[in-house]
Order: sequence, then structure tokens, then C-alpha cells
Amino acid sequence: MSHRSHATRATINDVARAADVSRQTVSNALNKPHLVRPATLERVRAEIDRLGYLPSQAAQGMRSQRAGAIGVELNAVHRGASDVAQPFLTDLTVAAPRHDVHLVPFAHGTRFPAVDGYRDMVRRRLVDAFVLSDTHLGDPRPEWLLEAGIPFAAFGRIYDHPELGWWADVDGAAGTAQAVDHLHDRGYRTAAYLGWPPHKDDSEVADARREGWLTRAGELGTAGPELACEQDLADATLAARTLLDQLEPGDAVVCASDLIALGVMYAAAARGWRIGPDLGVVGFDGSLTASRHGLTSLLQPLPDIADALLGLLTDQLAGGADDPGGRLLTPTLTTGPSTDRTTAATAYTPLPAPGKRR
Amino acid sequence: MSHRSHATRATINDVARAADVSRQTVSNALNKPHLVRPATLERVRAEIDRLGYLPSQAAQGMRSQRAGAIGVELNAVHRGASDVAQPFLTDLTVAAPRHDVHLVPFAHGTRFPAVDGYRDMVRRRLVDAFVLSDTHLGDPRPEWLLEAGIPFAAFGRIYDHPELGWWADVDGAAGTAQAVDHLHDRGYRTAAYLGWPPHKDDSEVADARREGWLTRAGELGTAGPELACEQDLADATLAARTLLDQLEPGDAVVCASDLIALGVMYAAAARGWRIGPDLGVVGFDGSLTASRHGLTSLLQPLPDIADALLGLLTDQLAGGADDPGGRLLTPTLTTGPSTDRTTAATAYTPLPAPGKRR
DNA sequence: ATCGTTCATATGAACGTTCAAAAGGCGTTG
DNA sequence: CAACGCCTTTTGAACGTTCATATGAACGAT
Repeated sequence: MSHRSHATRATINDVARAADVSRQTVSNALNKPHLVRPATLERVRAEIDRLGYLPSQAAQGMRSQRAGAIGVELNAVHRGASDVAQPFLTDLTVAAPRHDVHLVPFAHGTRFPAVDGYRDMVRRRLVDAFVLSDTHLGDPRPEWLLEAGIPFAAFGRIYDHPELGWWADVDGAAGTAQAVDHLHDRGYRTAAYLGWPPHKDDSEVADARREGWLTRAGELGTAGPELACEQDLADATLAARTLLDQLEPGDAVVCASDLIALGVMYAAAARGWRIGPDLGVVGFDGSLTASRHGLTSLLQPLPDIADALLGLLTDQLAGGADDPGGRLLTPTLTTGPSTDRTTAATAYTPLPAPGKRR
Repeated sequence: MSHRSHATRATINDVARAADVSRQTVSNALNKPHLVRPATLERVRAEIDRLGYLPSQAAQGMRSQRAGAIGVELNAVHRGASDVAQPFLTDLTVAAPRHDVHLVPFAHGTRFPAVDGYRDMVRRRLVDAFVLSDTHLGDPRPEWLLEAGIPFAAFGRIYDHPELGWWADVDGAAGTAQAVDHLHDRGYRTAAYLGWPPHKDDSEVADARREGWLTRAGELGTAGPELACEQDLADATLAARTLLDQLEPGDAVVCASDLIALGVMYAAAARGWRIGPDLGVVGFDGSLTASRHGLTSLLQPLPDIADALLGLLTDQLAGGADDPGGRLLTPTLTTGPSTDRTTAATAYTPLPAPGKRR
């Protein structure tokens, strides 16, 4: 007997009947308790608990003309390529109940962000608004959503519409500045930088992270050489090899991402340098990659960003709220062995050939 | 002027009025076109297109007493810890439209899977059913869902209810057997195994992967030594060091996961062995870790699993379907430099100290 | 006693959809 | 030509909720 009998869920009428009141009184007990006489309120609440009643989302949505949901596009092409996409989605999910919404992820199979997907989600009244990620210069989505009058909020700047403040982002400059301070505190001589090349479509992220390093290291007088590479382990390792040619043990490298930092670790290990004692390395993102490899990194404030974005959306949906301007949130430095000068590299960092040093 | 006018979405009545028919005819045009006279059908369809009408999910859900949604728990504790969680969610999202459902992710903040979250999702009629991941021995969820009559399907076996077939999983044994074949084809002398220790709660996954290696390597006469370690880079690297003591250049290692394989690569590099030419390494999961490090791995058939699970759910929701029994899906071997005997290790695999060998 | 006030609770209506059933048109048949 | 059947289209009802409004009871003031 594999078929299961569906326990029929309680409705507001079931509660009303059980508590011997009208459905409106039950509704009031939940939404406007001050209108209900205390004795009645208690009785109704008891029945609500007993029957395990929760209002139907569909019926509420019907009445309010709101889906109570936020759409989030999962890029089927990138898949897991970004180290932060997954934790960010989790943080959005955790934050959602605080804003009385739930999330509806959707994906497009093609390479290009199909505005069609967004359109149909709204037409089916599946969602009221969207959270955008990976916005870039020439991104058609903000333009289109704006035109269609659909609220949205972006993780990252809205490049083609700098006048819009419906976004939240990581303060990259503040992050790398922290990294430079930390390396200085730990006694590393200079802080080199391995970043991204000036990109066509979203150079601001790259610029900000580099800027924080350059400014702070300039102030402290610890600025080392810099170099750029793609967000790719092989390319980062190659670039790091070149960068390390200009460094000596006792120096450090600030990186634009954890993946790049991993490349630096590899290049350093190949050279026989111990990560930490001989070379300080700081990554960016606070990703799984960082924690796995004992990397000091800048943990993105994803829970705060998620909360801020949902707040922006509910404000827009509520109607009146004026554009509050974008929010820059500061990442948190998490320290690992990669900037520990006293402890030798742990077992799981790439090791040089045995007997070669020390 | 930041406030936007909400373009009011078309309803079935708008279409009916425009096409000069009744709402039911519009409904029929969409759901039972054979009941509508061709000329009328064409006229209605034209108006549907012109107005961009799509039925309201809430209203349909109301009528059908179905949410049309599947709940997926995102574990806020694991966060991005699993290499497959993110791609799996993406694959579920991609597969969802094929089954006429959408997904609703939800999370619990606490460490233990709170059955309460599942319960409330159903009571609010937000979802009709659930996809479970990370099922394990003693998992309270299957028991509870079964009792409550809520359909579910699990990625991974349902350990406490082996009689239930509402699951799909990766065929671990078939995977590692492929790995052994591949290593044999490539001319590696023996295939050692670095797996997981017999675990308290979900030993079947570990057993299956080991079994596939043991059986096939036994048949081919290439079985090397084996060892176990936790799913942790440091532990894997340490264990690999011990395992490599029993191997020689020309041997290979099959690993229970990509992370463990990475540990093997580190241990081998520390020893001055070139990955590929000196030591073959095969991981499991086909994760981002694998592709980043040029690792030959067994790509989990996540799109197929996602599709199978949603199929199981829609069958259950449709009512009659008998338990079809669990499905084991075969992973695909993806080759990388880590099992290429001719090409030297690429730049991004950990390198030994320069000048040390070759 | 009659009237307004206030508080507590109840009823009607509507949101958008689809099932069930009714109704209208038209050709065939007894 | 009335009765029947078929094809197409329309109407009524219901899903569960909440807003707007109505009803009723209690009470103080005239």
C-alpha cells in the first residue's frame, strides 16, 4: 500500500466552526487581535493551535493581488562557478521569512539572460519582484524591469543606471584596506596585489578592490608590485609566478579573490616558500576555497546583503518608499594560517618537495 | 520620480472581453482546445498573445487545491560545504518547468533538520511535496512526512525505510568501476583506493564506491592498497601521504570524492611526483574542484537525478502511481590531466620545488 | 422609554480560475 | 414537425482569504 491519504489541511472556516465564531473573527484574531474580545481571542487561538491552521498563501495572494514571492535567477550556465552564489542564495532564503516573502528560483537554459523568463514569472503572478545578481554593463534586465514597472534590487551596482539606488554591494575597497592593515600588523614587509584586469563590463568591482589596497598600502608605505590575471586557477598560478619574481620571503600578496589566492599559494609552494612564515596571502570572498586551504580572506557580508536587498524590495512593494541609495557593506577579515608568520604551513597547504627546506 | 506604476496584468476576463467570448471559452482554448471551434480558437489565441495573458498561479492553485510547488530545504549550516548542492539545486530548477512545478527553497537556522519547517510549508499550502537531500540513518524527515501523508522524493537512499522506492541516487559502484577501467586503459599498474571510513549514518554511499573499486580491480588484477579518511582536505592529505608510502610511480589512486583526490594531489606533489605521468588520480563528483585542478572525475548525473525526483513527485501527486522503486543513475567519467600519462602536470596543479626533478 | 455611541461579531463581495451543468444552434430522424 | 443528439458556448458555483459594510448588544444621556 504505497498510496497515502492526504490529510486535509484546516481552513479558516474549520477554525471558525470549531470556535463557534465567524470566519472574519478568526481573520481578525490573526491580523487585528485588538478588535477581538479577549475571551473570544483566547478561544479562537486555542482552536487555531489545535487544528494547526495557517492561512493559505494562494488565497491570501489572491485577495491581496500579491504573490508574496521574490524571483531569483539561477544561472544554469555558470552553475557552481561562483564561490558566493550558493551561500548567497542560502542567506536570501534565511532572510526571506523576516520579510514575509519566500523565494522562487528560476533558470534559463541559454547563455544569455532571457528577459522572457522574468516576464513570464510576473505574468503568472508567481513573484512580485526580483533579486538580480551578476549585473554588468549592458545588462538588459534593469532597463527592462524598470520599463515594465517591476521592482527589483541588485547584488552589485546597476551599471547602466547609476542614478538608481536599488542595490547593495560589498565594499571592496574597505576589504582590501583591511587586508593591508592586517598584513602590516602581522609584520609583512610589503603587500603586493594580484587582481583582475580592467574588464569590459564590470570594472567597478575590480577597481574598488585594487583601490583599497593601493590607497592603504600607500599610506602605510607597504605597497608592493601589482599584476592582473583572469578568475582562473591556471592563469592565477602563472601570474603569481611572475609576481613572486619581484618579491622576497617576508612579503605578502593581497588577492582579488580566493581562487587567485590559491594560485599564489601554488606558485609560492612551487618555489619552496612556506605560506604564512615566508609569504602572507590574503584572499577575498571568504569562500569554501579559503576555509579549506587555511586562507586568510575577506568574508563577504552576504547575510546583510540579502537582508538589505529584501528590505529594498519590500519597501518598493509597499509603495511609497523613496530610493534610499545603494548600500555598501563591509566584509569581515577571517584569519587563517596563510598570514600566520609563526606557524609553519599546515599539512593541507601544498608542500614543497620534502627535505628541500628548513 | 522613483516610484513606478504597476502595469496591471491581464486576467482571463480581459481576454474574454477582448475576444468577445466567455471566460470559460478562454479557459478551454488553453486547456481543452479541441472543445473550441477553430475560428473562435484562433481569435482567442490572438488576444491571449496580444495581451500577454498567462493564468494566475494563485488562482489556479486555489481551484485545484495544489500549490504547484516543491519544497527544497537549504541547509543553512552546511552552507556551501557540499560540492554538489549548488549544481543540484540549479538542475532541479531547470527541470521544474518540465514537470509544471516551481521550487520553493526554505531553510532552518538550527543545526537539526526541523520537521516544523516542512510542516508549516504544507500548512500554508506553499508546496505540495518535498525533495530531500542528505538523508541519513535516523533522519526524522521521511518518517514524519510519511505519517503526515506528504509526498517526497529523496536524493539518496531512504535508510530507515528501505521498502520505499521514492528515491534516486548515483550508482557509486558503477562509477568507481569506470575509474578502475579507465586507469587500466591508461596503463597505470595498480589502482589504490582512498575512501571514507565506515560511517555511522550513511555508510551505503561509502560502501558502494569502495565496492565498485574492489570488485573491478579484483577482476583486472590491479587492486592496490586502500585507506580511509574524513571528507576534509587536511585529513585527506595526511592519509594520502601514508597511502603513497605503499605506492610507486606508475600507480594510481581512486578517491571517494574530489576533495580527497585533491589531498592526494597535494601529497603526491609534496613527494615530487608529477600528477598524471607519475601518479594517476581519479576523483568523484565532477565538482568545480575537479575541473579547476584538472582532475579526472566521475560527474554525477545531477540533471537526470533532478528530473527523476520531480517525476516521482508528480506521479505521487497525480495519485495512482505505484512505488516504482529507487533509481540508480550512472555517473560519467570526465578525463583531465590527472590521468594523462604523457603530458606533464599543468601549471595549476601543485608543483614540486623547481629544478628538483625531470 | 428613546436615541445615539461604542464595541464586538457577522455577512456580502471580490480576487482569477476551472468543473459541472445548462443553454443555444443545427442537422438528422421517426 | 417534434423529438433527439451533437457541437459549441455560457452561466453558476466553489476554492480561502480579507475589505467594506451591516447587524446586534450594551450603555449612558436625554
